[in-house]
Amino acid sequence: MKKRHEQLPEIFKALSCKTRFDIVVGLIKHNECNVTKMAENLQIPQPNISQHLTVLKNTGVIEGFRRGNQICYKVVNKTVIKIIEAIIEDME
Amino acid sequence: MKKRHEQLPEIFKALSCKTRFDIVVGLIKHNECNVTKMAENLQIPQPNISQHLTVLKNTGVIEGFRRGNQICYKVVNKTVIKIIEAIIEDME
DNA sequence: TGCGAATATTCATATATACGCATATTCCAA
DNA sequence: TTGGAATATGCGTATATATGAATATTCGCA
Repeated sequence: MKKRHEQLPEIFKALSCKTRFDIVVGLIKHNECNVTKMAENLQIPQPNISQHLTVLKNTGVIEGFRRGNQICYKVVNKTVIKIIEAIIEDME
Repeated sequence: MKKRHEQLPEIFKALSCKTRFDIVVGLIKHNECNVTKMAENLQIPQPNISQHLTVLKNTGVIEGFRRGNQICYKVVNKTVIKIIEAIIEDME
């Protein structure tokens, strides 16, 4: 199995795109969110959001679960949470 | 001027390449290092290291200063230090 | 001053990926 | 069971970038 620190560049790559970064920060701030709401909040086409969610899911950053009509995503990667929370205080 | 959190994806991109990640972690662990030694330690061609150092320098992650015969680099970006130190404890 | 070590630059190439757009799929509710 | 909302997928394109190789530049020191 892969050592955790070997996965780090992968995590950073996942966060290196502004759109994905915004998605992740939003998810951490609001705990969870569905796709349509993200697309509205970030003013980005839904298919585009969906593709980024796939990337984040494949990297193990987020996980999705169905909530009635929609699918909610949530950040599950401890390292990512640690990183974002370490720097989030610098962001107004 | 650019708000700090707008620079974050840029920083993540700088760290998203394994070679650069290793360079930065090494610099933080050893405080500073010259180019040839980095190339030897990481077993990577010197020109390649040099290019990555340029990227890190342009992103504001590191700074270099001459020390006699050689040029020493050092991580200067507070956010990067914060991030790496937040996760470095997970790395044996 | 000129040699040699240390570092940087240039160039070509292969690869990845962000985005827009069109469309397909899934599934709840009536 | 069917219509529609929510989400996902496929495709084309423009762009970025990691790497290797060759070479250029810089600068300390004999």
